[in-house]
Amino acid sequence: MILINLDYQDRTPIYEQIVNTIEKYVAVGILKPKEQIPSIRELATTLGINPNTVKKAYDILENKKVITSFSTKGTYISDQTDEVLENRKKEEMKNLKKQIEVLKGLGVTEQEIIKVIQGK
Amino acid sequence: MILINLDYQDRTPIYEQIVNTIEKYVAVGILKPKEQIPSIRELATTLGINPNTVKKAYDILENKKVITSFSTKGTYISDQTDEVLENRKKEEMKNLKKQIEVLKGLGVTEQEIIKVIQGK
DNA sequence: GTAATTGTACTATTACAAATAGTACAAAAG
DNA sequence: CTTTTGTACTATTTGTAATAGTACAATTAC
Repeated sequence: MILINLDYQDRTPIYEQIVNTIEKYVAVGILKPKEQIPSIRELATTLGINPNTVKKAYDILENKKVITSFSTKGTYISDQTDEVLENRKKEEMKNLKKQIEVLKGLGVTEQEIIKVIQGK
Repeated sequence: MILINLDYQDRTPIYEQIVNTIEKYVAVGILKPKEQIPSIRELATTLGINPNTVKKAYDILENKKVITSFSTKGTYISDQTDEVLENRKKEEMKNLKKQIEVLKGLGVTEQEIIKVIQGK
């Protein structure tokens, strides 16, 4: 059972929230290579949304090579997820750098930023 | 002359991009207290957008006390912008925290993140 | 064999927010 | 008197997300 929390307050589209969640689970290892994930219809029912929305999310994930779908068999996490992980990390590191530039531009010191990272 | 770059690829609404840009300029000091900024119609023309969109942005900025509008006189940066700067920092710190959560979710260690902050 | 489940592929429709278009008014400046 | 300012509406357009509904072929389960 996958746990996906949808936030309807968030501006991020539902299909994208699904993509992000599954990508994250793969990254962390909650979802492992070759593992089966819910069918389009099943996940749609679970989340109380339309199957087409799940389909859209799965299409994107398949395009990113995070998952692979076999007609009549179901949908599975890809064999090889390492590259996916790396690309994702690189993307998010870029975002971090941008955010740090913004903060430094506002006069925030490295010390303060590091405190946040250490959760203090 | 204010320089505002609109990114139509960005999912962020135009009116929000305007809000963010002006807030940032105030925070950094590019726009100073009591300084006049373009009229709604003028900025709309400059940016090639509808005046109503600028009006919406100005309404939000006025609500945040970043600017003050005087009918027939024009629109000005507020007298007191210190609070604005503080609020802005808090917002950006929140964004940083979010981004760090994302990275930790991807299995990135604090060490790696700190390296980025120190520009290594 | 038959029913159910799977991914896939459409079209049509609804819903919502952003953005535009247009008009109008009162007040102040030139 | 004309222009410019902020303000305040309504109506319309546009784009995208999401839903609704139907259909097909292949496979699985019984």
